[in-house]
Amino acid sequence: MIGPADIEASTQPATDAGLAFRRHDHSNCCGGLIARADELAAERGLKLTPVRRRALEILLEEHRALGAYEVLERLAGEGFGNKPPVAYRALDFLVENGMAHRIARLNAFMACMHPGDDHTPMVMICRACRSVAEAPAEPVAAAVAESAASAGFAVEGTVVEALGLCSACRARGEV
Amino acid sequence: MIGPADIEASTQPATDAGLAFRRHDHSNCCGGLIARADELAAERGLKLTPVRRRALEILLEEHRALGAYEVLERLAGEGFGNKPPVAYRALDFLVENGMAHRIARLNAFMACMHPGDDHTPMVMICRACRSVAEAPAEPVAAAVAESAASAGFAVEGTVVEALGLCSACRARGEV
DNA sequence: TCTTGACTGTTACATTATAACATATGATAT
DNA sequence: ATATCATATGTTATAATGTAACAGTCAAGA
Repeated sequence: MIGPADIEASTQPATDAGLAFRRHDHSNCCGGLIARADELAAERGLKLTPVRRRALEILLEEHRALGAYEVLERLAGEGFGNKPPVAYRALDFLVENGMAHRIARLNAFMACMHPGDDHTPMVMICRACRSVAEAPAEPVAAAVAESAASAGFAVEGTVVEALGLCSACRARGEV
Repeated sequence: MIGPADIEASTQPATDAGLAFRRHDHSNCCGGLIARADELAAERGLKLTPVRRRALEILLEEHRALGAYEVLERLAGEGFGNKPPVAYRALDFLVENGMAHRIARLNAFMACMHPGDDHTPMVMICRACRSVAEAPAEPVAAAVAESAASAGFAVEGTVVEALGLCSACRARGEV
């Protein structure tokens, strides 16, 4: 379900609008993912309340990793609370339920592009344009599990983040 | 060079002294790693100055992940500066030169147990005892590189952290 | 000797995160 | 209907983590 076009699209920063959304219909992708989140919530008996839903929409609209305080600022501007716990709680809910990811290296959050598929995410962080994209990580997760197993360690979750240059920045001649 | 004993040893929290160092001679392992750091510095023309050296010793003595402010507190207690940049600069130096690792998930630092071997580290973080251990990560790094390559992403560094239960805690019946 | 560059230290501040408690809301049992 | 309870939201206050910018120090080379 995750093809090269998805990856390409999500490696683009939202600010570079001309290029960023050339390869997908953004409002569709957002709507689809919100709909998917609703489904998941229904299936699992979770409450995708207004703040939580709006926080997810904000992440989807930006299509990049946002700090908790950036999300908070927008939520506050829309009539929700303007204190840190408001954002952190909504984001924690989304992360716990696989609708968003926390990028440890950036202390930031991004929407998950395929929620529900139980996946250990791997994210790629471009040092030039700061964009963040998910990549398939099943082989990575397997390798992590195997290495951990030989140390007797039981893996319950992983943080896998690659730092480097995205294809767009390389094409643009970044070094 | 990295055997099960190394991993076992480093999964033990330093506070649990009775068990923690049963399987290795701690002062030897520290001394050896400091000596190795000196070698590396000499080879590469780096300056392992007193603060830097002491910061590394502190990480080695504790044998666990320490926050920058914990390291700072000790440095300050020994006559070095007591302002955050003192610790951050020493730690950054150690990380940049492969003598220590930054644990993104914990915002903490630990000594590298095999500096000089050019490795992409993978660390295992026990949620029960909070101990942190390194594990061999070549297969993981390969999987990350491959996944990234198919998205056209050039990997320059990775963050690979497994969260779960260490062998000691499992043996102790933790759930 | 004198400059230069790297290192150390400081001030001051920015950013990220959480504990604890008050208020509101919705589901459930009576 | 309404009392109750769990969950969610909002606030105050503060903790924890991290950095920019500049001043002083010191050793190595011109």
